[in-house]
Amino acid sequence: MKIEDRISEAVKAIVEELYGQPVTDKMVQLQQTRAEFEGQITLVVFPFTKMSRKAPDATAQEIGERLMAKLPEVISGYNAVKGFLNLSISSSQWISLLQEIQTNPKFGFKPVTDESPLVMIEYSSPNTNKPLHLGHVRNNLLGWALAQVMEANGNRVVKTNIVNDRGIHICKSMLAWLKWGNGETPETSGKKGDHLIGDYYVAFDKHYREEVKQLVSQGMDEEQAKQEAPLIKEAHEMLVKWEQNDPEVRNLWKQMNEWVYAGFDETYQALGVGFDKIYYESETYLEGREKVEEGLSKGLFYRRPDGSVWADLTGEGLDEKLLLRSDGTSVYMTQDIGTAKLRFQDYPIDKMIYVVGNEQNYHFQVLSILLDKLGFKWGKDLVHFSYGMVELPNGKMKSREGTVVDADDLVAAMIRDAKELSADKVNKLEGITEQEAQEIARIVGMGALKYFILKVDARKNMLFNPEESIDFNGNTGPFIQYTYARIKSILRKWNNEIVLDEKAFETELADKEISLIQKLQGFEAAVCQAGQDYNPSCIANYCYELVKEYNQFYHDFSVLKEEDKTKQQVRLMLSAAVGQVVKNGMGLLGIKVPERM
RNA sequence: GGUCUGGUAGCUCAGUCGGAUUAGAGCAACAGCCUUCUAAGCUGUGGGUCAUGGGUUCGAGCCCCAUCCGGAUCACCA
Repeated sequence: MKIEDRISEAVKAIVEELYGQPVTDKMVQLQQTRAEFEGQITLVVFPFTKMSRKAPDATAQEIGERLMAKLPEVISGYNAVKGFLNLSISSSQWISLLQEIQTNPKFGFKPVTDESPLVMIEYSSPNTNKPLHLGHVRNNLLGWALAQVMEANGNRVVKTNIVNDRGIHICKSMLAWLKWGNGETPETSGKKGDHLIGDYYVAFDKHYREEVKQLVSQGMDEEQAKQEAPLIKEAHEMLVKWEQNDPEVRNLWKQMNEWVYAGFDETYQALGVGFDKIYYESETYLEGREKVEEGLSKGLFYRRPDGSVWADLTGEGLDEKLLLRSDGTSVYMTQDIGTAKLRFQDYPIDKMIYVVGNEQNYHFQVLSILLDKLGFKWGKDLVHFSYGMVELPNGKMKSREGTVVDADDLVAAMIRDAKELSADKVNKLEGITEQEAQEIARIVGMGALKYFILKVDARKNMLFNPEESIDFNGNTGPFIQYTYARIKSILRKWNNEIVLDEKAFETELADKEISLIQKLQGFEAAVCQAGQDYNPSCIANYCYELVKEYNQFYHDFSVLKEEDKTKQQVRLMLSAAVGQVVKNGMGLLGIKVPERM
């Protein structure tokens, strides 16, 4: 049982006994004691002063006295300052805690069993007409990290992806490829499949705008020109053919999508993310239509004279929402309903989490209500993990203005920078093969990118400066990785000399060491909070704080001398424990830690 | 305009359930520290009206109300 839990329990009993009033968990507030006071754990007694009808100081004294009598093996002393009761904890308690952290490789994680709640997490959700960009990178990293965090909190997790593989945007790429492609393939062009298709999407847009411009110069209204341009008409015709299962169009569509998927897979692999189940919109969009018709027959929705189907959400304080167009085709919302139906058939989902940008907050508010109305038990409390936009120094990313940061380019640049940086420190990497050096550069470069994105609160918009933002110094992934590599280096040298001598330990445990042990213990709380708030960033910040604190007395380490043996033992054990926790924490973020760098 | 969301150092960001005379990191600037298990590190200096004004209480960056400023959204687009 944890030290804090034992104290908390004892405090409850004591206060109830002293003042004869019930005490809730919330009233027992324990925190780490400030450095300037004696003790390690502090009880805030203000919540009890009302029932004690005494001054905060006196109340604290009273509780401290009883607490010490009740838990003599845990508490070795106490002092009261104003409304704060500072408790000194016996060294033996800290030592057993340290041992537990060090020997338990799953420290901080809750076990997952067959009875654990089933959580499905949807993330990534790319369109198949262009390669992934920085915004997708944030989505993918958050989605993956969130999946790890949920699992660490004792949930069964299914990671899923809904691929938007149909629609007018795909037809645009297909058409452009037919017109100007000359049969180009990823093999003949040497381009990644997703980039190849993306280039044709851009080509379409370019020609299309020229056409519109020409029509406008001939005196046509711009809105009309956008609809009348021959290219867009042709693309629409293609979409109709696709829906009619025209074999030629379908074959081309399949071929191009395969190229794109191969490209995506490369990017996903580089980012270190993956999925347990992938859904394709081409397979789900018809399901949604059925579900809407079903809702219509139950009177949940209504049909307008023009044939379109709507949901009236004015009762929920929202607007009316279109579900089927007047021509009977699906909209975005319909497809999400269809996907939900298939997912529910495939898995007994207890909780559904959608990792989607905050621009779609309204969409998910509506989706939640609709799914609930349609009888999905997890619909009402589905979670929209809503993350902020990534902004660039000169504004937002706009594909038309060419201010998009491409995911593959970014990854390559990060790895290259890491490689260059480590080349400057070539003396450290003696005896390392070129292959190993490349692997380290990959781990460090990706660590920098991942940490930079994940340390920011997911809900907030964040600024990304490609030239300056990603640093390898300061509060960064590489800083944490570097500390881990150093710990490993120490352990490689001294590991076989770790022995346990509890008596000797007690004499060497100073406030600094105890503070670090408490910090280590805080990992459990950080994991728990990350799961509750759906917020991986608190784990990143926890790792940084831990490493920062560790580094401060890493520098006191000196070569092992005979008379310092005990001191070294304590520090070796601390180092091992810090390394273990850092590895676990970074693992939750999808960041690898290198044995050396 | 309605709804949602954010505003903390020059810049990028932390800040746990509301807790302790002094609100923290990093970057940028300046001054130190490598004969030693990794200096991608450590130490120090300067830098703040926590957007503004009220309120709640033993106590507010955090909770409530109002105002100002930014962002998102309110499509027979996805």
